[in-house]
Amino acid sequence: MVRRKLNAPTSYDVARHAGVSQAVVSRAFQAVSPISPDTRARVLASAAALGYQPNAVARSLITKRSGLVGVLLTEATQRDTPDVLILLAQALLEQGFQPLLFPCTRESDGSAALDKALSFGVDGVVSCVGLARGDLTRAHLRQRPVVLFNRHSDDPDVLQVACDHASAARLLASRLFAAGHRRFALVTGPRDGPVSTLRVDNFLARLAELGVQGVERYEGDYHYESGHAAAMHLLAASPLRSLSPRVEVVFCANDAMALGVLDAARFALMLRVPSDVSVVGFDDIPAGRRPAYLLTTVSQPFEDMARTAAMLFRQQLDDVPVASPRVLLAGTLIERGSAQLLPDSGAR
Amino acid sequence: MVRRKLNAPTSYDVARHAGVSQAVVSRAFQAVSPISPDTRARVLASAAALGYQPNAVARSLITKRSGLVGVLLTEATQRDTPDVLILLAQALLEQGFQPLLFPCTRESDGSAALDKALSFGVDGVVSCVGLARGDLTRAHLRQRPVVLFNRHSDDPDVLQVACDHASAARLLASRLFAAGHRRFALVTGPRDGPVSTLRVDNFLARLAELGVQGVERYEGDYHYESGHAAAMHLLAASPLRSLSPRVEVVFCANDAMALGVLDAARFALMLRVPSDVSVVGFDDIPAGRRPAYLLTTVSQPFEDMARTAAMLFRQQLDDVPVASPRVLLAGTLIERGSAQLLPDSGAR
DNA sequence: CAGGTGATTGAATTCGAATTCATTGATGAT
DNA sequence: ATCATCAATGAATTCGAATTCAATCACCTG
Repeated sequence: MVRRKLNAPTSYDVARHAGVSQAVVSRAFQAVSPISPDTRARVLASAAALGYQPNAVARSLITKRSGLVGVLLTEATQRDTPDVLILLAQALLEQGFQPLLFPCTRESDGSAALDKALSFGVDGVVSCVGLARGDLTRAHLRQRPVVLFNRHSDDPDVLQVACDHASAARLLASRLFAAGHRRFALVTGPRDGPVSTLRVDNFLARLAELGVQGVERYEGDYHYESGHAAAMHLLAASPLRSLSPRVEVVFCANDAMALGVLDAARFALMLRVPSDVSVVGFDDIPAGRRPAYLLTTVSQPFEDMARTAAMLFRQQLDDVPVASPRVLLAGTLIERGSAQLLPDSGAR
Repeated sequence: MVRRKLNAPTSYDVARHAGVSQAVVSRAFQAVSPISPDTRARVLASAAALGYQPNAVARSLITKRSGLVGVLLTEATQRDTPDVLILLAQALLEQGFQPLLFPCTRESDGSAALDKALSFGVDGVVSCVGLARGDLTRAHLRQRPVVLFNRHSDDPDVLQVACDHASAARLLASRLFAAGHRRFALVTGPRDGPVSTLRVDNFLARLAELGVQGVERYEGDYHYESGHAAAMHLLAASPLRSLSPRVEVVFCANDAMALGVLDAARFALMLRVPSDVSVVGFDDIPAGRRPAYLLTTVSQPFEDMARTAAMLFRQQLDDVPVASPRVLLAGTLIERGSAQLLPDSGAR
């Protein structure tokens, strides 16, 4: 038996089968539309019999809505915070959007990815990579909302959802200072990393307010290995280094590096944590929760952030006025065993 | 100044600007097409001037090719092996496809997700969730290739790429046996988990061949906590248990549970690893690589698998005959410190 | 220089569903 | 019974790019 129709059935096929016009078939699939209940029932029955589903491509050509949302992200996002993508995807799905992925190799690929997304007819974009002002206006001209996720823009028209890295970093600094620590070291992300900068600069700023100077920095790359290397550099008892008092706290711009620092401290340098040195990270990755690490860190409220991003997107697309285009959600300080902390008594 | 044109420029706009017909604009954007070099240059210049990009939606309506590939996956995939998605996405991208995400809550949602994907006009699907035979034929009737990723189907027409879990599990069993171990315990995934079954059954089968009987099983859920619980159950020195010789090896269906077992053994039960008990996992998650764990495990060749999947997909879509529809790629046994192993001398 | 060849071009059609607009039929008011 | 009103329907058009097919033109060949 030869299967003749390789193509999916169209609305015309259903129309013929149900004895109505194509227009009626189209109407049967809309929530509100001028069609009698029993005609609709008959059409839907025919559709089911033929295995018909409206062709989303044809539909979006005329409605200018595809139900697609471009999700721009870098490998780094996916590697360091793998939860983000799946939570974003689910949140978008709940709002009725299908996430179309645009992996970017570098942070600077965002612009090209945005254009590509636009050409695919996305209804808008949620971006975990930074975008230039020009990109944003380009999207807005076509009425395509953009939501920046953990990325900042000074354009007041752009929706932004982010973890309040700044406050969390400041709090961490305060609490560590309150515990009596005075010798701090930093392991940063790559220069110009937008998130690393927020965390590091605010940590430093708060320390400066508290009168702490001379904080050593080591530039890492967000990977475990660079944390390990950083610790060997910052904590090793080199002859030169032994003149100055030893570092008491290592603040890392993310957890992966913090684990590297922890392991180097314990296994290579034979230091005890936290009695010899306190280590704190940022992100709350699963490994840090294990008894083997018990890393003190800051957890980003990704689920809230994702849901908020999807909701903002929906509202913007539906022209619902949004309360605030810029939403900062507080991170949670997770106190485990890797650092000596005291409650913050200092102001701000 | 009022911006009048909110819509993206169309091929007609470019045609007018360049003084040619719409057909010529279309041709200018195809690799091979009857058009003179300088006309093409002129058209492309106009396009650039207007910021025109071909509308992928309209294009795919007529060409029946969207450049979209549906990627079906479960939360579990994303949680346990976060690399998979980004590697798949990149591999697809290299083949010129844009990954459209279909997160499934349960393994059984695959069918619905497939239909949704088809209605979005995907060129095909790469599925990390199991699909029923009916689903697959439905896709094939529309000439939409399906590649199963780490999932099995007995349909010989379906492309499949998977890690050779079976062989790896057997090898692990052989090597552990060769080291002199005779008392084994298992921590499995949820009943009927397609991957867990492959790993567990083959591990057991090899042990049975070697004459090992009476292997205790504990059903976990792939999470760290269930590994921890499993260890407390399997390894605790209960009065009842102390009559039988102690378990020497715990084989876990994935790494997350293996880490739970490790931590429970070391921190709760005060056992030494690997001298008191050997622990092996499966997946090679980053945490297992750290000095704090040094988990012996099997690494899946995800990069190869992803690339192979994307290539098979491309070939199938282009009607290039594929060498073999079913590709099994060998996992790599990663020997770290958590298990006593010896080279396998036994056959097979 | 007529007829042929091949390369470019443009007009018209196509894809599939949504939508506009005119039409039909039924219902209600007077 | 007559006209207005409203609900339901269908014919025709639309979205934007690709493609078919016929037309045009330059360039050869004999």
